[in-house]
Amino acid sequence: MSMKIAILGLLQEKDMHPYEITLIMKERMYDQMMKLQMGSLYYAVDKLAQEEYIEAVETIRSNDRPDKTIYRITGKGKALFEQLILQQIKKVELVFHPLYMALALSRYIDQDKVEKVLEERIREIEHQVNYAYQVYEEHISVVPRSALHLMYGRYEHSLTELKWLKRLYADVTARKLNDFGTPLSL
Amino acid sequence: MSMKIAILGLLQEKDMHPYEITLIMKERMYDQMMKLQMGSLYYAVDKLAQEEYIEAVETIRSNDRPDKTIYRITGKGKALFEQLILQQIKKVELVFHPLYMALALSRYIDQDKVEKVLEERIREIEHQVNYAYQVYEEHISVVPRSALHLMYGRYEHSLTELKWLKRLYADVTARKLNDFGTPLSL
DNA sequence: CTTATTATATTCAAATTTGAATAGGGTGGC
DNA sequence: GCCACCCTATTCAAATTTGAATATAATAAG
Repeated sequence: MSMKIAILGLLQEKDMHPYEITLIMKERMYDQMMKLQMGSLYYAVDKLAQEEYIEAVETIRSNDRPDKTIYRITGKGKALFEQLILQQIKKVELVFHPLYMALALSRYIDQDKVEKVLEERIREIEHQVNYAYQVYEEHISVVPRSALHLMYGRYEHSLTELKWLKRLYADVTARKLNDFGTPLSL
Repeated sequence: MSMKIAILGLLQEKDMHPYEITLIMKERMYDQMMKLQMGSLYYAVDKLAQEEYIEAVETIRSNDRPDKTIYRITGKGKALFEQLILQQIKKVELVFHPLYMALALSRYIDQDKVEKVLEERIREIEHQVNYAYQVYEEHISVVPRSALHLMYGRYEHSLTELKWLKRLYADVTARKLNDFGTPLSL
């Protein structure tokens, strides 16, 4: 879904070939917010082309590079784009990473080991938090506000996660994960 | 991955058939933290059985119900479980929902429409935030702390999202998503 | 009393994602 | 000057996920 939205969005700026789309997505750090896999991108492009949301404009042949097929968005494609965006905003999805599941079930295994990897993980997230904030600051005068929101959101979410992990870590070291009846210390 | 972790975790409590696993997952609200699809569950069970991380204990036949195959975790399976948990804690994945991508690209479409669906969405998330807090409070004396952390984490994450959406909404109403050069008002 | 929904348990085809293979040219380091 | 890795651009098989179909009984709703 995000893949289709990204493709249709970028093709509204200019006609492109799939590989070029990936380059721009990386440039704008879309790859930080969604899974960008070449296979899926080409699949989505084919799908969109089949149903005429986009169409091939020309194919550039070259003897030392693979052919490039340049696509353009159609009127039908623009309509789909709007529909997908609105639909995506409406739809309430529960997004929770696998990490949360893993930690919920970690009480079945050796707590010393959990403690150790959790420490490493916390250190990593601390870096992520700092990095995300830095990215935000550095882009203030460089990108439109829509992109700024994205960057600041990234920062806030990692901060939330960090706080959560630290609280959990305190309970792991105290071997309290299996305790009952007391509220968390917040 | 989460699917496998959940299966191996639950089979450590007792031998079960796949359908029973889904019931327990719902009871414990694991289905709020991961995607629980029957097809994927059965696929994962088959996969684990093929590689001998779990094994069939018995098959209960009945003439008015489909056969049930009850599985048990093996020693190899317990080792895998520990490994998967630790691996999952270590692995840093960027998890960002499609909503963020959609909103980042929403500047290409009619802002009146975006404004409208965004309002609805904000109202929904407000409910989610309240609900999540309530779930946390009501479970304080009912579940182990590992589960409490999960519930409080859910609350904090939705709160973070709500704040983010409200900030974005302010920019949408002010038609500022395409502006450059000024930091967000935080 | 009849119709609709929910619970039981699993299977399957179709859609999608993943991860690697391809293959030649450029670039940086030692 | 050579080796290793990165860039360009796409394709493909294999793994996985999705969503619906199956079939019957029990419960609920009207």
